[in-house]
Amino acid sequence: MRWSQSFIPTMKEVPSDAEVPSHQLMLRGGFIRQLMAGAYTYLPLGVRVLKKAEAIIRQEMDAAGALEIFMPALQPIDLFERTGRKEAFGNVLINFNIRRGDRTVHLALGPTHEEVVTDLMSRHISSHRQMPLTVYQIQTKFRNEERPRFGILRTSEFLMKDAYSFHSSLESLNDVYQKMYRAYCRIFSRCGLDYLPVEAESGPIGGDASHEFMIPAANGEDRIVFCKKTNYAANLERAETGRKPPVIATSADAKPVAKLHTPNVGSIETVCKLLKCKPEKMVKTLIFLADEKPVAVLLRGDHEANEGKIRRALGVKSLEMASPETILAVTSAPVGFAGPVGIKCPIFADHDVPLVVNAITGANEGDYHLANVNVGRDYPLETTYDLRNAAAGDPSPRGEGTLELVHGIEVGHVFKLGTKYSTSMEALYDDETENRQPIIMGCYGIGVNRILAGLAETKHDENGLIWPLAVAPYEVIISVIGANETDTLSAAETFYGQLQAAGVDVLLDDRDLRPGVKFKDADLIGIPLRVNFGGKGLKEGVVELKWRTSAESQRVATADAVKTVLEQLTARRQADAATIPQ
RNA sequence: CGGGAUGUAGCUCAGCUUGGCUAGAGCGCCUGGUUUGGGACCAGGAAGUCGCAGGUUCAAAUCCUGUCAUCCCGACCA
Repeated sequence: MRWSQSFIPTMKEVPSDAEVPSHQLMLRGGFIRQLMAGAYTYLPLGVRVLKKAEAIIRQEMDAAGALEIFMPALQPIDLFERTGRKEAFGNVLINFNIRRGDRTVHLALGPTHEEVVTDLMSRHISSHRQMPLTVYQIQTKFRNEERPRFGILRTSEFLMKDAYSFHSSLESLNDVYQKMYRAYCRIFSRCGLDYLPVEAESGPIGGDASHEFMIPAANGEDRIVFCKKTNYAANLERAETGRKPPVIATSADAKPVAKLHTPNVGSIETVCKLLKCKPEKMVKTLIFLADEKPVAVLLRGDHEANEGKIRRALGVKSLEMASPETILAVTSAPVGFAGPVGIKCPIFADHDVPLVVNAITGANEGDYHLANVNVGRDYPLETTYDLRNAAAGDPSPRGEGTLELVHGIEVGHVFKLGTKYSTSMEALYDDETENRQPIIMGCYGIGVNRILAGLAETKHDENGLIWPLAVAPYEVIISVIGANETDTLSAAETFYGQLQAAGVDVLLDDRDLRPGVKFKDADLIGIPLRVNFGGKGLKEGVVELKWRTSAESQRVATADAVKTVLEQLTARRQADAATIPQ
């Protein structure tokens, strides 16, 4: 492609609406343009990267035995009513009525395709002999995001590769799950992403039934913990800690309890400000309704409650924050002044709570807090639990090492669904004993746009984007210096034609601009290998090769240029391939 | 949905507090010339219903009310 014939609108200045690097650089490099909040047009460069990522996904999915299909984005609403997900999705599900003759048809735009694919397979599969079967598609999904964010990262309309597998046994599901997991590792690795598979909330099946593939990035929306030493990695909701219940005893340093007047000061933050203390000196008391009964959950002031852990620790089905009325009944105080001392409900404390000596807590009385509260003396406690989100510095659950906390971009998710959809949609098969059984399912998603966002977010420098060779919009850019000289330009065109003939994705910057502008643009759009063609080099019979990732350029005799470029591209591809897991 | 910010030329922004000539600058764009190895220079030019609607006023980009849009923080996110 010749730059002069293409549509690559680069920008020198940073658009004011873009905050995060990936958004700024993709805008500045002419990869995307915004239509409205959460909807972007992909310009030629953006489309090329998307297509390359898609091609990698297709290759790996095909190799893993999945079959490509293509399902409608338009779906009848009753499918979602049957699985209860119309309710579950709520406002996120884009749905509307249309007129068809004298009828009204209620449609949804697919936020995902479990219902459609289960419906499809329920009609097709009748015997265990027809399984396992895995299908996938790459298709646009629609979700009415309450808050689209960070450019391309969180949009209302996005490209997703979604795969679904169908099984007559858990062993078969586990087998395909492993194949998909491996395919995902290969896909993200081939795309040049530094990814981290993390344990995620596993839903109905439990165990290791769900993994998310995360790109550690400062602007990621998810939080993940990992341990370098033991390779433990999990998302924050799921992450265990290696903490143990401490010895519960009143400290020898316990001071007498003091009652402090804290008018209208009910949050940890404001109490700390008023009393000039740190949140870790406080114990916060959260009142929940666990299976309809009020309980108090104690956490150190700077920690975050984890409702999943609390639910499991208490062995209850439902858990919700208590209403102000319940809090008043249990604590005799309005919201913000709850404490363990004298509270009228069972207490469950996190492991770190008994370790806070002379803690500050609510006084169970409006506008008052207590100082120097100590376990044993002031409130009873038999044991402690892991009730909070993991934090940086916690011990790894695998016995050694400590956890680190980083932000991440979720680019993929593999999930053992079980029979959730097959049961509600009556997708049944006959097993070996002629009994009807619900089909066991797995689902596996990849956010294709997020591969671009993740790369742009993590692979750039002050000059612009740095695409890995495998997904770069073009592998090579020829920056013609002195493109207004006919001889130079025609020599460059010959070189360009030779690279094209050799199967290289090459962009010819034939614009009649000053060299500086062209170099800046080439760096901005992040083409891996640049060839400076013309100028002083050409007079001496050489061209310059410069990799985007290296500071120096190499001078190569013009006659050897094609051969050298091909050799270096091959070498780079091989080096990249060496890092891909089997 | 709660909190905060912004809307003036394709892009970045000034002007608004204290209303008053024909609404400005830089970049980009067009014409001509000089330049040509990391976002050149000179001269000339085109380009804006000041987000939209209503109000106050002799007079509104500027003040008031409403509304829409975008961004950020939070809540939400199979």
